[in-house]
Amino acid sequence: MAIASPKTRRGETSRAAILSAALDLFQERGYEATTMRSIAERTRVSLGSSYHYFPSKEHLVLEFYRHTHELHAAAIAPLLRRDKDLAARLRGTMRSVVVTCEPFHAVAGSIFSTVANPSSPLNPFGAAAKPLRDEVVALYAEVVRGSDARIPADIAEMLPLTLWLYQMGILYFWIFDRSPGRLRTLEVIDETTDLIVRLISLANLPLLRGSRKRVLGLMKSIVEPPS
Amino acid sequence: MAIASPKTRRGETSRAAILSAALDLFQERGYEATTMRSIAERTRVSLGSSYHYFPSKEHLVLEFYRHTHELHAAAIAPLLRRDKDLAARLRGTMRSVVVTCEPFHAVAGSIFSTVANPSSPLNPFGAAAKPLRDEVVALYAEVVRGSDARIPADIAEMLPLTLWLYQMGILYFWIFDRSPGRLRTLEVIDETTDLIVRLISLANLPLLRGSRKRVLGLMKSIVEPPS
DNA sequence: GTCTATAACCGGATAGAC
DNA sequence: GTCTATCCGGTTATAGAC
Repeated sequence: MAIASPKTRRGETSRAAILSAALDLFQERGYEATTMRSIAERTRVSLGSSYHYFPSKEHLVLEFYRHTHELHAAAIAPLLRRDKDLAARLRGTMRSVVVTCEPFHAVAGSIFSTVANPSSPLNPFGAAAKPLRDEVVALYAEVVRGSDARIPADIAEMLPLTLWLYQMGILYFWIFDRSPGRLRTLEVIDETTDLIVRLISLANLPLLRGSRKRVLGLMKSIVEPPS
Repeated sequence: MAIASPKTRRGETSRAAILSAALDLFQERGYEATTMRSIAERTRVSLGSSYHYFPSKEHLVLEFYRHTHELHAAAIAPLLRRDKDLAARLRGTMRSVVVTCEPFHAVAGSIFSTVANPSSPLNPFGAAAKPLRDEVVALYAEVVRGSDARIPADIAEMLPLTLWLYQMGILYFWIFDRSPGRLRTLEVIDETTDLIVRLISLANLPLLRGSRKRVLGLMKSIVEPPS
């Protein structure tokens, strides 16, 4: 099920070569147009050998996903050190997501749908994706934690996971975005990050207390299944 | 691109037979396990003939979609005539969605992901799905319109589309739901429909006016692209 | 012009020898 | 760990039947 880790030096090399060829080809031709045969050919390895390292084409996508996550984390590190304003941190982080992913815009659609399949081992909500999911959620935890915003504990608890989900929503919007420079997505990001920060500050209103408790309770029950 | 409509009596019959076999097999074996060859075989038609009526396996899914929508619309008709309370109408409608779709729970996952692909002709946000999407949105417009709730015009305008989106969210949750009798989904429906109605009534608070205007403006700009 | 059928093609995946 | 040969299923080309 999981991706095999090579046991020998030679295996290490082959695995890296296959992965690198795959990432290149995904960008050059898109996901569907990249055949396992073409990946093997460029790596100068047989088709069967590719399957020794990656049990399916989908598993190459998971690595692809990790690749962009690492680019993203590196890109926003300076911002997270520098800026303490929550709205600015959130806006900068989200803008950086779409900038980082821009080279893969054409591929993103098919990858998204591949990954959306609940029976896919790569489904973001599933077990196989947990390590990476945890990393991304941790990144959003850092976005929140490093800010000077005073956030009620019950909200702070659910916020990172919520922002991870929000990021997926933005990415789905971005996939459809045909505007020049992906300007519409950037506008939506500016507007929604502002609204999120505003909503957090409003959540302390006495009139909203009840709904807030219910929303957070619901989220918690979803994240931690009673079973 | 679009599904060919048969020109002759005989074609009519073949098309209906293929569709019916496909719907049966999807339920019996799931989407992936149902091969185009098995559909053709059960219909006692050649593989090539199936492709005369349905340009791809995905196009059979669109019909599947329409089928469940019609079941759903019929199921909630009495409720919509009888009950005027918005929360009750919404709750009843959503509960009925998952009840109607229950026989297809096992298939739903792969269908969802097929359809989530932005480059799929069947993507719910795309052009090919527009007729069906409009029907579903109209159904939610009726849920709202037939209620005795007094809803500000700007909210009422965006509400049907929002509820359609909300329905998709609930269905995605339902796909993952392994609880007996799909009880957790029903709980989430009860809780969220209540919250939605509450949120609508809160939206008139002076303190929320600003955010409400911004949220609705954002939604509108997304639905009606400036291009 | 409308339907049906047969025979391929293509690409993801697997079996099993070395 | 690497290979070749093969399977399997969605899709297409194309020729004939009504």
